[in-house]
Amino acid sequence: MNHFAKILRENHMKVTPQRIAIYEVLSNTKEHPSAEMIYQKLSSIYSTMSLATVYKSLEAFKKADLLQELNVGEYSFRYDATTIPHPHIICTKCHCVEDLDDHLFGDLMDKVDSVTDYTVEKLQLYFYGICPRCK
Amino acid sequence: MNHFAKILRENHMKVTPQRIAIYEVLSNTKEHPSAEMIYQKLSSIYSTMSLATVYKSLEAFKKADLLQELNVGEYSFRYDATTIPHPHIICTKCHCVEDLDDHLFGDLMDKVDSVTDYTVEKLQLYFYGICPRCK
DNA sequence: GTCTCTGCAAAGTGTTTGCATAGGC
DNA sequence: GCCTATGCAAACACTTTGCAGAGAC
Repeated sequence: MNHFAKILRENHMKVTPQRIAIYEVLSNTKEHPSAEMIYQKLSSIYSTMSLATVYKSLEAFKKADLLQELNVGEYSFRYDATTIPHPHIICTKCHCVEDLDDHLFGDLMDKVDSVTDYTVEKLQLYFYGICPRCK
Repeated sequence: MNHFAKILRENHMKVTPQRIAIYEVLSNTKEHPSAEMIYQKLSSIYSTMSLATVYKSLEAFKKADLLQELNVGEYSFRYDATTIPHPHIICTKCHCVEDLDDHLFGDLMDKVDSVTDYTVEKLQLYFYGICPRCK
């Protein structure tokens, strides 16, 4: 993707095949993969891909604001190529992570900003339940 | 606390000095400590206290619904003796974690429940910003 | 006396780091 | 050619597990 390469270059970061592959996996899935999941997908195609490179690339992308990191309550982080904050719902049985429509929650950040003495920068909303497939 | 001992016994769990001490630390603080922080506080008083015991006790308390586990985006978990879901705000500079009043967000769970095919069980709301002390 | 809990050490899991080589620009 | 990225291995941080002895009931 051109946009992706452009942002990397603007941040003085090199456009490598590994980074392109990692970003492509992330932006072509809705499953909010962990670093390990991305690595598993790529290592079958890309036999020399290393897990350290996945971590280093994800870290670089985070700094360049190309992804957001999610803490859904597992031991590991998950990643989302959509950088706009939006709520997620997590199945407590199969541990799948899905996006929720944002419009229900519109002004929560402003609300919190006006009620506290914090300068609110971002938010994370996580809902937990049983997904339709696990019922 | 009597309530605490009663719940442990109802779950066929033994009431030990270590568990009492851990629960007391947790219920007398607002700082939402990690296992390590609890251990640090107790090891100065209780020279034989082990970190494994802290972890095992927290796990037991979680099962007995005596605490909730928070994943604020750090590598480690934090714990809260208040088991009713309520929003938290985290300072991105000093990493302190504070409670937010719940009434602003009243019916979010019902909203999500009616919009999705999930059976929604719980939620976690995390806000991030700069706290008044760090400004 | 039974059965769970403690505390130590070792293992496990997810992530980060150091460094020599490869490769983008 | 310069300078960052890769990939390996080793280190690291947090958490879990196994097991023998201690302690709650």
